[in-house]
Amino acid sequence: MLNKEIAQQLDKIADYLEMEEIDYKPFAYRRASSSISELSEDIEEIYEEKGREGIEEINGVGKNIADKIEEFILTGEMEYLENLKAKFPVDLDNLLRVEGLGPKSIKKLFKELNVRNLSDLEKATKEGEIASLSGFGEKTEKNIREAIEFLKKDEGKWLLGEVFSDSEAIFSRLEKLKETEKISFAGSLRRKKETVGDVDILVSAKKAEEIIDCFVGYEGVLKTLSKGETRSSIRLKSGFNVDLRVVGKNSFGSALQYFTGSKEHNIKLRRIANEKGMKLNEYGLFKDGRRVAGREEEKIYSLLGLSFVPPELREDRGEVEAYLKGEELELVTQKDIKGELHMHTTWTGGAQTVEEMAKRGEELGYEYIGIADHTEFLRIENGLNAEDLEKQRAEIKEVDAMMKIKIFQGCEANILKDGSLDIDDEALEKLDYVIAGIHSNFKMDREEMTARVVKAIKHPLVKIISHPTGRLIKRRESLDLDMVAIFNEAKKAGVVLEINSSPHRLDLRDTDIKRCVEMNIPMIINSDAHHVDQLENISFGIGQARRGWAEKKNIINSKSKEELKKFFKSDEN
DNA sequence: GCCGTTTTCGGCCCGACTGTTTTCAGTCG
Repeated sequence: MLNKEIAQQLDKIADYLEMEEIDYKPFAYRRASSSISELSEDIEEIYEEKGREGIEEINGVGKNIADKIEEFILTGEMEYLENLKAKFPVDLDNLLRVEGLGPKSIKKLFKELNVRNLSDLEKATKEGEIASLSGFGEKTEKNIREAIEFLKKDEGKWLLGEVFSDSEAIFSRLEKLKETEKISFAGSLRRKKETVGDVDILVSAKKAEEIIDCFVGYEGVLKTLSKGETRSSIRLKSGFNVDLRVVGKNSFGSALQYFTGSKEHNIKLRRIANEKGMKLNEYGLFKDGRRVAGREEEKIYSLLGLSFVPPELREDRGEVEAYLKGEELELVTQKDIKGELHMHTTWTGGAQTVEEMAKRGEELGYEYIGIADHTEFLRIENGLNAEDLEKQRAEIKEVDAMMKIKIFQGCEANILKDGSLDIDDEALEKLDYVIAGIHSNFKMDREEMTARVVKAIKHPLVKIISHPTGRLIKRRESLDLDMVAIFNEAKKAGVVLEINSSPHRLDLRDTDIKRCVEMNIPMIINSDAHHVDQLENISFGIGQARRGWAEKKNIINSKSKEELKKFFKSDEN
């Protein structure tokens, strides 16, 4: 499957062309890139079956881009891109990750100061060279310095969404082998942490050899870092590492417990084992030198006096103490989710129609979905005004009548700088519900920013606040908000806070969710899908909710559509 | 570079914001 790689290459071409200050071509390359990454078919198969014609049928791909795609399929390279790279030998990928830096600035920094990569850039900020460039100044230099610091903090960490597809592919390859008895993810991926350093997979088998051969033979491998008798590490073309460990079935449970972590959680467990005169390690739980548990994780926990602690809780945030007391949380699961209320369609930034989203919703077994497209302020996303919403309502009504699934109409209104919404109440009153979220002016001081969100919470028509902290993992810090004040106001107003499932957002954060659970503030898990496939991102949000100790009762989209309608009509706020 | 009931050339989603300027370029979504 070369779709992803080809899309990346085309995106890179667009980046370089933007540096060249060429108009419109970058747009064409990006459009082609995006329709290729949204293709469900394998582009190589299209090429094999239909040849060049098949490639040119792809939306946004004409003769020239088709040439480059064909070249890439045949040779693994695009000469055009290689030439562009040679002309501007800069680490564009990483430099573009610096918030506030775009292609034009990068070009200027390269030409004037010979900045080629992040460390050059950092040096230039420290020596004050940037402030003296025309068009740049003190503040820009300071912003760049801070943006680099921010990037560095998360170095080497990967988003769940970034590691997902390769990890699943490797997992299912290994799972199919006849030698594989049991298999599981371990480490931070199993704990559903928002970013992971690498991916850990654990297999139980009598013989490890075939399993390890299969592992290092995965098509996405860039380099085999190590390959031994019971373990192996690989680096993937996508950039992250995967570790595999193979153990006997008598140690599978203890190895899984050990390799799942977290370190802090495990230290506490081992301490408890010691207190009980036992010893816990990756090979088992031992008493008087005899293995008393190891095959099943559950048995280890139960012999230590705890009920089974779900992996998402294992962060030493009080779970050991709670489970020692016999507490057993019924964390929210996929099955509990009856629908969701934040998705976009072709009306604004989405890739699919109302009907297509509804169909996928049905396939996912949902009772209902809610369409929440952007409103007026977001011009780039073609934000809807009152009249557009009327037209959309007619379409939703029509599709709703056709289908089993219930389709609600909401919107995602923008919270403007002063805390007001970007669309009149009159238009909002006609909707089933209103989501409000921040999409602009991310830099305000804490007092102002908090007042801004609080004002939106108090708006009588607002039911849900989307992605409340506004952060983009690894890219943008959270808004400077007094979260306690937000929680208090949300509770008072009966406003629901969103757990946004986009792997880039995962917002609320796990610690915020835990706080909401403690304060009994209702939350909703939404995908914020802009494409039918992204509806399945909800699993990331569920993982996040579980990390925050959320149970079914804390999550409003575990409610039936009737209960939800009541909630829409309630005027607590 | 792509596209097409304004169709084979001329238009391409565009307004707000920031930091730099003194009227605007670059970035963001």
